[in-house]
Amino acid sequence: MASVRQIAGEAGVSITTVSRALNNDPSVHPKTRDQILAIANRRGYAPSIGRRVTTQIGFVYTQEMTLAHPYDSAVLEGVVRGLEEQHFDVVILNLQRDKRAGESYTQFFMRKGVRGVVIRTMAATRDVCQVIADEGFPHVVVSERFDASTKVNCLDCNSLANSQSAVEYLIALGHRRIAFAMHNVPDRDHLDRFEGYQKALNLKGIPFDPGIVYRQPFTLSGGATCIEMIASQADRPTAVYFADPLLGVGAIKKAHAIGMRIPDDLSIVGFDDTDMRFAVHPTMTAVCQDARALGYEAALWLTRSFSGVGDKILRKAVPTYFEINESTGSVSRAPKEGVRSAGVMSTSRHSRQSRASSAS
Amino acid sequence: MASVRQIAGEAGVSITTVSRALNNDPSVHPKTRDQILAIANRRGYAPSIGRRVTTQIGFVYTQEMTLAHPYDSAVLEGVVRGLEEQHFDVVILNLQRDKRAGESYTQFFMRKGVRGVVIRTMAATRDVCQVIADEGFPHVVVSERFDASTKVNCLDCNSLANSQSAVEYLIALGHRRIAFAMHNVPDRDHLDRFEGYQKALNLKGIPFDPGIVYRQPFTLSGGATCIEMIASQADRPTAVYFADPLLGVGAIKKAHAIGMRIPDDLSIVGFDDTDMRFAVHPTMTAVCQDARALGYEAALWLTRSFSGVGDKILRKAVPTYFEINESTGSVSRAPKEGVRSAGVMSTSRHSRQSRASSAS
DNA sequence: GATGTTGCTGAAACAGTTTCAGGCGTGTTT
DNA sequence: AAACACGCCTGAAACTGTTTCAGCAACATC
Repeated sequence: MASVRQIAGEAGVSITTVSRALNNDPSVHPKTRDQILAIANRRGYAPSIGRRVTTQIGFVYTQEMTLAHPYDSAVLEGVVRGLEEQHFDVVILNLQRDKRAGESYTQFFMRKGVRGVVIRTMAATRDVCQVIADEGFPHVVVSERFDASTKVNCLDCNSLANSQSAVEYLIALGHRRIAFAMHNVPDRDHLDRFEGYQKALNLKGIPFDPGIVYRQPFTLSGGATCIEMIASQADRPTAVYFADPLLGVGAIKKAHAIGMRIPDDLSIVGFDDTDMRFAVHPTMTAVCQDARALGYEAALWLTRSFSGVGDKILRKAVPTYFEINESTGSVSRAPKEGVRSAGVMSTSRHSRQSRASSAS
Repeated sequence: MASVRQIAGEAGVSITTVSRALNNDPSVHPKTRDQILAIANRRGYAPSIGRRVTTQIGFVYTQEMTLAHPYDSAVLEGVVRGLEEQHFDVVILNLQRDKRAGESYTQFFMRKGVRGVVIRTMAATRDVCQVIADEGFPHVVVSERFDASTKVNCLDCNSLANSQSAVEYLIALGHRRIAFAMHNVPDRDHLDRFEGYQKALNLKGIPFDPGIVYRQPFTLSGGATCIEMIASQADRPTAVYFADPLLGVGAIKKAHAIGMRIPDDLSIVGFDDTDMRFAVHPTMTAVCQDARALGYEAALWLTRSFSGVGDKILRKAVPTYFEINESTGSVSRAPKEGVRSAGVMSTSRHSRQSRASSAS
């Protein structure tokens, strides 16, 4: 564990200058600063109080805090669980708000006193992860993927294969007009699902129609809007794949409200990070991913990397699985006009519950 | 801002002893330790690194981490938001796991380097809050209430009045047999709702029947179990008040599954901390409380208390409100046998959406 | 040329923690 | 009874990192 004195010795400056460089004091020369930071990262510097070493890990989010979304709270809980086993504490950091202008990420994290970070990012802030990795600060990215050429540590949660399976399943049930709904700011994970969707269509020779790809904010009302758009469409889809949990749940609710029967009038495949699929009726058929396990894994790898155990770069695939529940069924042969006129008249005929799990 | 040296001077010991006392080194004499801790709390000691003062606040939970429950994640998000405005960071602390044996709470928090704590507790760990308050460490308790005789700072989120209104509303709709469902480990907030329920019955001269008070874990399946119990009951209730969001949501889902119509066969009043009531169909009539605002308020009071502004003791009432949505309706005059035999045959007649908001 | 300004740096004084040694009382051994 | 051993408690000193203050060097200004 390098100290400011060791770094100072190696850099040929005083400990004062090292401390200043780590804390982004503007008075230190840029060249000196970069040299010191490089040494600090190379030697794995961790600030300590007296002789006590800090045991904090940052949970970093880059844009708006969205603990309102089940994904984030589940990831955070996993991180907390994984770290408390190793006697680390979690501190929540907001890059947008707290990071000073001109401050490097390493400087920011060291000023906050964290030894490593778990990063929850979005497509728009992808490059931030890249910079952090280049600086050499200990990190794991959840929720984005990076190719092998970079030094970014990430848990690769690819739902492409299962998304493809899900859409193929819909096709096997007789659906031909299958819609897709996703976030309006496409993140990597949503894009995976989109690609899986397109791939399945392609494979089965079903033409891709951009007119039934809906882009909405990932909220309940976003899902409701999708249903409204579907209901008002001339050549109405018989099935939808929602790439986000809240979209799916909001859609099912709206379908109830306007008397559209699930799955008789519309089959719905959703995506689930937690257990939202069980909160609605009918229980949602969904491509599933355990966000809690994701956070847990990320935390564990990070602590292990401190002790030098394991690989240098993390690029592990986290399995998703496709779970068949009650919101999907064979395409109905009944006239579709029934939906709008007679209200809810069907008996509640739901496909039996089964489960198809495949680790990608 | 007291330093270890000042405390050492006042206590007549060395700074070494002060540091040890604050960190619960077993070698320091209990009498000396208590004296030092008392001085530290009285003088508002905050550890600092070098000359930098720490700016961390603990989000403390006492039993199992339950970010899975929307209440907790909403409170946490509020705390984070409130603190980032004041440039404080949030660190997540688990008393059960991290606190060493024989360590006082003040010692624990100082060892962790936090200047204050927001505590999420349960009925079983109520006394912990009491002890922390007696020790004099800066704190705010959310989710429990303490009477005026104690020094505990808490945000008093009393839903009794609105719970009573809710049940009176059910009675006004013609319901006479009204059930109640709550957590099996009664927390203060659940008890408030229970008392409101009883009060309303009492006021309207409806006998209280312990046979229709259900105690379940606050999960989706807990709510489902309630519905099963209701469905199998001889003298079936026509309305229920669920004291927890997940119970209500789970109940509505189960009702759909067994063909019980909401609100035609059963009126449901739920409780909502966030926006779960909008995730289900029909939108749940509920007593509502803004958990995010709760966390936000707690955080703000804590930071203000550091600068000496405001009252010494926090005992503020956070308003709840009763929101009438679609899961409640007049008591049905149709024969109740219809539920089990004919499946879903009714048109979707839901009470119009209206909103009655009253700040308690 | 004298003076002031700016950029950068380091000694020293500050913050808290831990190691090491020692005092003191008590119990045990010789 | 004297000598020794041990546990309890304490403080000086050595360690960690940060901040204040002073100083140097280079450059600009009058």
